[in-house]
Amino acid sequence: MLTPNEQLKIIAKGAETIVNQEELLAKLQNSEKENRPLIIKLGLDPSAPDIHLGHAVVLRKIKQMQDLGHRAVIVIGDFTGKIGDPTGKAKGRVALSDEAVRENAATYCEQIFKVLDKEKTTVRFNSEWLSKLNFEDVIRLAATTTVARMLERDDFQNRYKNRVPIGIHEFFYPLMQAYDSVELKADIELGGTDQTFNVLMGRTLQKSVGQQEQIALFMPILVGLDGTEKMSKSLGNYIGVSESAESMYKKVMEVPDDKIITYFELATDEHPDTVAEIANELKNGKNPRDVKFTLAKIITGLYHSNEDVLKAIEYYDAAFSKKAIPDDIPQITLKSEQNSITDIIPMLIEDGFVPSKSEFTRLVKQNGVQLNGEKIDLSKLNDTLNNDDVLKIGKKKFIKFVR
RNA sequence: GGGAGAAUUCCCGAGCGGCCAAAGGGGGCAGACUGUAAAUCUGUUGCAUUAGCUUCGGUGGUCCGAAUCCACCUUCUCCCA
Repeated sequence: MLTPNEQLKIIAKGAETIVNQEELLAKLQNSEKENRPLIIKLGLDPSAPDIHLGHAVVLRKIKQMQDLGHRAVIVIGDFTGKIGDPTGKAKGRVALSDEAVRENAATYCEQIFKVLDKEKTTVRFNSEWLSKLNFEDVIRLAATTTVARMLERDDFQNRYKNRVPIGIHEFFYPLMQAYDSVELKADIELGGTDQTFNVLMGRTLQKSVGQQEQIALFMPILVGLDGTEKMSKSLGNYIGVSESAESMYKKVMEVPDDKIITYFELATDEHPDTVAEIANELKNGKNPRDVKFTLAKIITGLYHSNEDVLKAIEYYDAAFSKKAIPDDIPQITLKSEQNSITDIIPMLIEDGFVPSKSEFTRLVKQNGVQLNGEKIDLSKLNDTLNNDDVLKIGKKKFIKFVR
């Protein structure tokens, strides 16, 4: 087992903030002395069913700590989720039934354990204890803080200033999350920087009931493939942990050059010293593309077998580096009355290759459609299609025709 | 409880009753370029493309004609108590 100082180094890798380092070191020393693993808490909202590398940042960090011998407790926020957060666009979110929550949680866990060590993880639902509180308990809970303190939170402050409504119940979110920490006697709570307020509230509450305060460990928000916005499903700039090796590898290659090291820090388990070395090589003029090849291989390897990674690399080389036509493209069997491209347009629309006929025409006009590697114009649309003809629509869509 | 305002195409956001399928920006898509990208430049971005057709919260109405005017409804927001 590593010394507390060595552990600290690994835990601190990529972390945005730790509140605070000395306390953490003390906890690690205690843990070693008493031979007692630390309890690492992570709260998850059951409404986001698809886990991507952005979510995985905290999960990876927990995994790293599990490898150091500590224990993770995942809190599924079923109670919190049932109330429904009015922020954002999803208005009037339907309260999930108990069954739906369990179901979601199951698929959730499946994905979580692509990263975490199952043996060293406990999954809990916070309704277990939150649903038992009565109104008096709730008032007491509320009495531990003030409106002014609530409004310190950036999110609330901005909304208040901009006159965006804040529901009273939203004030309870941090409190409920804090209560989870008390219930679990958490030693460390992980979270993205957006969780700063909530996690710190856990410290406050633990202190007020005489518990040792948890360490707050904040991981930066992983920037998405566009290099500016945070990784999120709705922005489409994400890499899902359940994606195929091919897709994952390709997407990692789309990471902007100046975010390569960030990804090494947040999306891999590489040792801090290794990352520093790579950063140094980049600085000394190593081709970022080659570094990214390494990155893509490592990240893909975290979620897929060696064999699949090798296949993905081959696929990538063929399809993108050499711009060849990939060999596993969808095939469409032509019916006898379908002779030309014009004839199959309705089918292309139906199968989602192109949203409308207008769009298709537009693409042709813009030289975005190729038949067997040659650009076609509107006059070619009525030419006869042959067996094995390959149509390329836009950059990414290929279709092979079979008679 | 009382009063005021808002709702526009994927998003934000313009829009004297005719010249509005609707400015501008963002995003998307395509082309050029490239080290995969990014950045940049160009084009494009309701459907059909000859006319034409369906859009501007909903339902009715005024008018030769409505995103633009009127009525009611729905939803959202703000202010006062």
